[in-house]
Amino acid sequence: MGRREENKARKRAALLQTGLAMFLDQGVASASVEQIAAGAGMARGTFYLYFDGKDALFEAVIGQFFDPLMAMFDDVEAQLDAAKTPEACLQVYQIMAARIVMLGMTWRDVVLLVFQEMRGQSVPGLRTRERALIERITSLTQLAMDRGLVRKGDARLASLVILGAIERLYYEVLVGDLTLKEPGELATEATVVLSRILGLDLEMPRIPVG
Amino acid sequence: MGRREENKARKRAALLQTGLAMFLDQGVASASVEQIAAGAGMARGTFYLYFDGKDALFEAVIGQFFDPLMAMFDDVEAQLDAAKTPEACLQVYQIMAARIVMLGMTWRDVVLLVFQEMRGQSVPGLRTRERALIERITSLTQLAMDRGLVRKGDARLASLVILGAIERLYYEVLVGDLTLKEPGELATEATVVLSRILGLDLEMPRIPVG
Amino acid sequence: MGRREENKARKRAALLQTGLAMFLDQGVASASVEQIAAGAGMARGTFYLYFDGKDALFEAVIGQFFDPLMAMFDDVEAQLDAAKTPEACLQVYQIMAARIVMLGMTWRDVVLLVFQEMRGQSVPGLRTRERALIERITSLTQLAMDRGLVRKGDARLASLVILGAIERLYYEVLVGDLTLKEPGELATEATVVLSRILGLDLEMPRIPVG
Amino acid sequence: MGRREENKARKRAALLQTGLAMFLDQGVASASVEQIAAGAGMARGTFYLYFDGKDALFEAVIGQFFDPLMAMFDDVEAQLDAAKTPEACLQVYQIMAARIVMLGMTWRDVVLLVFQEMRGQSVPGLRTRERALIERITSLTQLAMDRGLVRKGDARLASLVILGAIERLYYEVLVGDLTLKEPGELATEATVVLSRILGLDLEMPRIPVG
DNA sequence: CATGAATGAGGTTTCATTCAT
DNA sequence: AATGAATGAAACCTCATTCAT
Repeated sequence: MGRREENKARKRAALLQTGLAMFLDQGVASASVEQIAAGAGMARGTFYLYFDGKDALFEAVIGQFFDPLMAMFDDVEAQLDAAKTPEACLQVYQIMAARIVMLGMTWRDVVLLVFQEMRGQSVPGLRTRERALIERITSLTQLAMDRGLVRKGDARLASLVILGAIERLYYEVLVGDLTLKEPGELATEATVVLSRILGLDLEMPRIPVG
Repeated sequence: MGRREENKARKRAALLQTGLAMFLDQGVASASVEQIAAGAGMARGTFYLYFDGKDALFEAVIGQFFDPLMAMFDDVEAQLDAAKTPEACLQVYQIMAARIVMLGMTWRDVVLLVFQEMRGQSVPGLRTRERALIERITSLTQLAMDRGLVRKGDARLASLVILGAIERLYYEVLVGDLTLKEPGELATEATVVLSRILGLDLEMPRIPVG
Repeated sequence: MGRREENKARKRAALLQTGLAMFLDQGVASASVEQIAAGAGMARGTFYLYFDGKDALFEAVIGQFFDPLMAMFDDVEAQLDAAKTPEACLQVYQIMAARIVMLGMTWRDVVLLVFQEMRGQSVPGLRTRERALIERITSLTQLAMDRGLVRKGDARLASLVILGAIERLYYEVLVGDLTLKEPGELATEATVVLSRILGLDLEMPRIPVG
Repeated sequence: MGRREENKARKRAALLQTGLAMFLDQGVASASVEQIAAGAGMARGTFYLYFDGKDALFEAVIGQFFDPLMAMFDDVEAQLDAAKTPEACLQVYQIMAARIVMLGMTWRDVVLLVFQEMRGQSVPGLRTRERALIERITSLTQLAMDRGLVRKGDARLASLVILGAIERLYYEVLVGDLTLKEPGELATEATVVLSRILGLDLEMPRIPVG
C-alpha cells in the first residue's frame, strides 16, 4: 500500500472509531458531523470525502459487526446443510455460539451501539437487520427441532426467548452493570438458557472462547 | 373540579396523548413541540403552560406507566414482607405477574415508547428507572430463592434472563411481528419461561387477565 | 388591521423590498437569506415565518409585477372580444400599451430583476411566464392582422421583433445607459417601432402616461 | 506543434467544450469545477493548470465567440473608413451581416450561453462587452445615416431596436421555440427589420449564408 | 505534468424556547 | 389563559481553491 492509500485508510479508520465513540456517547441523532470530524482530526468537509453523510458512517460502523455476522450465518447454513448426524448438527451449533461470542467481544462497542439504536427511529435499517437475524436463528432452531435434537415446540417463540435472554445479559455486561468472572462465562450462561428452554439434556462440552 | 381545572386537565391529557403518538411515530428527538402542540389543538406557546419542555412531557408520558408500576412494586414488597408461608409468597408473585401484564396492556403504546427510547441517549432518566426495576425484580427472585420456592442459583442472572426473554416477546408482539392467539397468552408464555429458568415445578393455576 | 397584522404586513413588505434589492444587486443565486433577513432587520429564522425559502420570496417579488400584468391581459382579451370596430380594437391596443408602460414604471426594479434572471437557470419558472406573455402578444397581433388593422404577415415573427426591440430599449433605460427626454417617450418609441414593423399608418394620438 | 503542446491544446479544448456544456446546462453559478474537470477526463487539480479558475474558463469560452466578433468589427470599421461611395458602404454592411450570422451559427451554444448569462450578475464582464458591441453598432448606423444611406434619425435608438429585435428572434430560434424554414432565414428577417426601422428602400440582394 | 486529499467559508433550513400582546 | 412572532444556535452539505505527493 502506497503512502497515500495508507494515510487514507488511517483516516477512514479514525472516522469509524471516532464516529463509534460519539454515536455511543450521545446517540446517533445528536452526534454531529462536525464533532466527529474534529475528533478524528480533520475538517468538516474532509469527512465527506470518506463517507456520504452521517448515515453512511453509521452504516459502515455497524457493518463492521453485522457483515461478518451475516457472513458467518451463511457459513453455518452451509455447514448445517452438510451435517448428516445430530452430533454434527450440535457441533455446528456450538461453534456458532462461540463465534458469535467472539464477534461480540471483538466489536464490543459496536454491539453496544446497535443495542442503543436498535429500537429507536433514527436508523430504520436496523430493524430490518434484526428481523433477518431472528429469521435465521428461528430456522436453525426449527432444524434442531426437526432432527429431534431438542424438545419440540414453537421454534419462533423459543428463539425469541433465547435471543431476548442473551441480549439482556450481554447488554448488562456491556453497560457494566453485570460482571462475570471470566470472558467465556457469557457463552456458558447462554448455553444454560438454551438447554433450559429447549430441554437439551445432551452433554455439552464447554467451548473455549477468546 | 371547577370548569377551569377541568379544561386544564383536558388540555394536559391531550398533550400527553398527542405527545405519545408523535414520540412513537418519529422518535423523541425528531418530534417537534410545534407538531405536538398543534396536534393537541393549541399553539406552541401554550404548550409551555403545561409542561416545562419536551423532556418534561416525555417524563410525564412514560410516568403514566412507570409510576403505577413502581407503586405496585412498593405494594408487592409490603405484601411479601407480610407473607408467612411459601404459598402466600407464590400467590403474591402470581398476582404481581397479572398486574404487570395488565399495566402493560393498559399502557401498550407507552411501553412501546419505552422500548424505543430505553437504550438510546435521548432520555438518560430511563436507564435509571430500568435499573431500579431490575433491582426490584432481583430482590423478589432472591426472596423466592431464600424461601425455597424456586431452585437456588444466581438471582441476578436468572432475573435478567427472565426479564430479557419477556421483554423480547412483548416487543415482538407490540411491533406486530409476533401474533399470539389470545391476549393472556403472553402471561402464560412468561410463566413457562419463569418455570423453566427457575425450575419451578409447582402447579401454577392460570390467572385470567384483562 | 390590528397592531399585529400591521406589523406583520410591514415586515413582509420589508422582506420583499430588501429581497428585491439584494436580488438585483448580486443575482438571485448569490443573494443569501441571511443577508436579506438582516437587511430587513430581522433574524435568519424569522425570514422563514414569512416565506418558505428564497425561491418563494423571489416568486412573490416578481409576482408583484407579473400578477397585475397577467390580470391586465385577461382584461384586454375580454375587451378585444367585445370590440366591434377596428377603431375600438386600436383603442384597446393603445390603452394596453399605456398600462404596460405604467406597470413597468411602477415596478421598475422588479422588471429589471426579471430581465436579469429571465434567461438564466436560477429560476426556471420565468421562462414559462415569458412564453405565456409571448403567446398573448402574438394572439393580439394576429387579431389585429385578421381585422385588417395592420399589414398582414407572420404574427409570431412580428410580435417577437416588437417585443425584442422594446425589451432592449427598456433595458437600456433601466440600466441607465439610455436616457429619454421624458417618461412617456418609451411609449412613443414603442409605438413607432410598432407602426414601422406592422405597417400601421393610422393616425395614433399620443397617450399620456404617468 | 510538439507532442507536448498538442496534448496540452487537446486538454484545453476539452475543458472549453465541457465547460460550455455544463455552463449551458446548469448555469455558470451552479456548474462545479469538479464536474467540468471530470467531464473533460481529468482531475480537479489539473483544471487549474489550464485555467485560473471557473471565471477564467468562462471568459475563455465566450471569448471564442466574442474575440472573432470584435476582430470582425475592427475589420468592418477599417473597410467603412475606406469606402468612398454609398454602394461600397452598403456592401460592407451586408457582408458584416453575413459574417455575424455565420459566427453565430458556428458558435451557436456559446451565443446561447451569452444570452443566458448576459443580464445576470454572475459575470460582470459581459455587460462591458455588450456595451462595446452596442457602441460599435451605433457608430456604424451613425455613419450610414451621415452618408445618407438610410433615413436620418437617432442612431442609438435605431441600433438598439434592431439589436433587440434580432436578439429576440435568435434567442427563440436557439431555444427551439421558433423554427425557421432554412438557416439563412434569420439573416433575411434581420434585413427586413433593418430596412423597416432604417427606412432602407434600396434593393438588397440576398446574401447566401452557410 | 497530474493528482486528489484537505480545507473552511458559506448557504439553507429546523426548532426549542421566550415574551409581548 | 392563550397566542404566535421572534430569536439564534446548530445541523447538514457543497465547493473553489491550495498543495504535498
